[in-house]
Amino acid sequence: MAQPATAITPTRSENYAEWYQQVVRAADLAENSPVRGCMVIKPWGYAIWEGVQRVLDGMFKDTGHKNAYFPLFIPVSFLEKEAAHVDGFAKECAVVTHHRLQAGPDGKLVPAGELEEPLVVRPTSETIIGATYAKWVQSYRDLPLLINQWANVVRWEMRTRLFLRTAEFLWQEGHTAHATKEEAVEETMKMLGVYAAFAEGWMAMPVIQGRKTDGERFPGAVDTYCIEAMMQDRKALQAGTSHFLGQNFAKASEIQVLDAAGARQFAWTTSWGVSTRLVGAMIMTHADDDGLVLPPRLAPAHVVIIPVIHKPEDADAITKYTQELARALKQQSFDGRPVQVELDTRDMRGGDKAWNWIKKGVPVRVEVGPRDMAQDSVFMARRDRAHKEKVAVKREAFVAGIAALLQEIQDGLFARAAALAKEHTRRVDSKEEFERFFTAPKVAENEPTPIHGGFALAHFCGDPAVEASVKETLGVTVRCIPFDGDNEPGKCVITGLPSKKRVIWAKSY
RNA sequence: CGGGGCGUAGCUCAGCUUGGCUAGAGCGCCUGCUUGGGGAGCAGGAAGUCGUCGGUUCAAAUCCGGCCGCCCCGACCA
Repeated sequence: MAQPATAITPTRSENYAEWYQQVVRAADLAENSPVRGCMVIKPWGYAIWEGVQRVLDGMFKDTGHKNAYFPLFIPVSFLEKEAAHVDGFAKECAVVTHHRLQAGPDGKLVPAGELEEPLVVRPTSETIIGATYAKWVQSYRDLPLLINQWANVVRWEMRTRLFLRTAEFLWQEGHTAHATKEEAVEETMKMLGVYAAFAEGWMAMPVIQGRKTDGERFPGAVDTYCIEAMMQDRKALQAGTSHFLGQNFAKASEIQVLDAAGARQFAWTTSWGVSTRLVGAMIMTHADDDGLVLPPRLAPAHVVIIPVIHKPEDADAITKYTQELARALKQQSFDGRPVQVELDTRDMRGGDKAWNWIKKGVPVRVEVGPRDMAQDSVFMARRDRAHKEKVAVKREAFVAGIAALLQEIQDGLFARAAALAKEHTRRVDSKEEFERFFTAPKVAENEPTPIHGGFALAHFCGDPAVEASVKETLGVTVRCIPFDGDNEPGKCVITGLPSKKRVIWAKSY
């Protein structure tokens, strides 16, 4: 049967949203579950998440944090303690009201044993961790408390998309308590920096660090900081957040210590998190019309070896040759770990196998047949280049150069993503230009909206009502007030009122 | 929660308007042969209580009603 020109249909330019779903499916990352809004993360997708966990966990430990675990269930009364927090999360909480099932009249199971106080399935853990911290600290000498937990959380979303927004998702949430405001602010910034380093260094995803506007701030936080990345459809994706919570939660949960002078003081707290959404971010940053493209530092497999065996009499020799190749590659190290090798001996046609791994995004693919073996070489293709572009490489040189090659691919992916972001980030100084920038070309009613827009660097007066109205009319919000960039004052692109600094406007996920 | 659409084989769907043989196709799956540096060809095969409950009828995938579920567009969101 004739195959389409690309492994994924539709392509990014034809229908970006549908393309995304097809990539997730083709790479076998995840699928929808019997439970509405929840996903099943399949082994290949989970392996990517494990890579994220491995690296970040190491970074958290290096910055002095310890892991712990807090309950999935949170008493409703805990959530009520912080007013802004309630407003932010109440409408998307799953609530547990019963603790038992019993047979109903028609044989079906019905809830019984109503709880005196309903429990919510954690949408985030500030309140329950705050209540625990209150017991743990008495003296300023007990601070700082630097804890992280890897967990699942539930936010009852109406519309979901695999990895990007699901009712249940996996994440880590760091929760720290400090004796002084300065220390807590420093922690908030430090962890934002960790996220930025991870996003850029491992995911090969350029990010902008900045502060959220009042309208976009985490419910209950004093300040929310974030890393924002541009996806290939030029929409922004918030890839990580770090919150300076001030004393809001300390007051709500009574996290108090005696200071050196013997006076009672509320602690200063922070929280910070990234989620399985990062997998979606990685897809939308690097994947192409043939499927997933993995940055080597997070790829579950770096190299896949596909033996090409046509005649049975070649089988033994090629099997031995590829096994030996796999062993030699595994002895090489990349990024401080052994090179991860997949030897694909499945009983499948060669073409099917090759496309299988292309769609899964493995950085380097080698085919080894009798001809290669005879020349003591391998036939190599890299995922960041066209799939037809294959070259014969001497085996020894290939093995010796694998780490450098993987690093080159890693760097190339970052450069490509950075170039895209740069190309579609522009200064906008008039309302007309602003509207033009964010208005999609007209298409027929059932057609998907063409890719357009990007990041607009424009002045903003800071009025939340203005931001809300822009969101209403154009679907555009302030993604962040970036740390970088010049500080020349100007006039708000919408109202003309004075503005201290340009902010980043964009459509977002 | 508002507006629209859809539930038929593992997947994508046709059939329904105008009720009637044993409910179909493509892909996938299994077997065999032919192929063989790219997602193959031929032949054969397995696989569906037509979402569910009820109604109309001699007869329901098809008509009517309730329920359940899913998708898309809004509102909300990491």
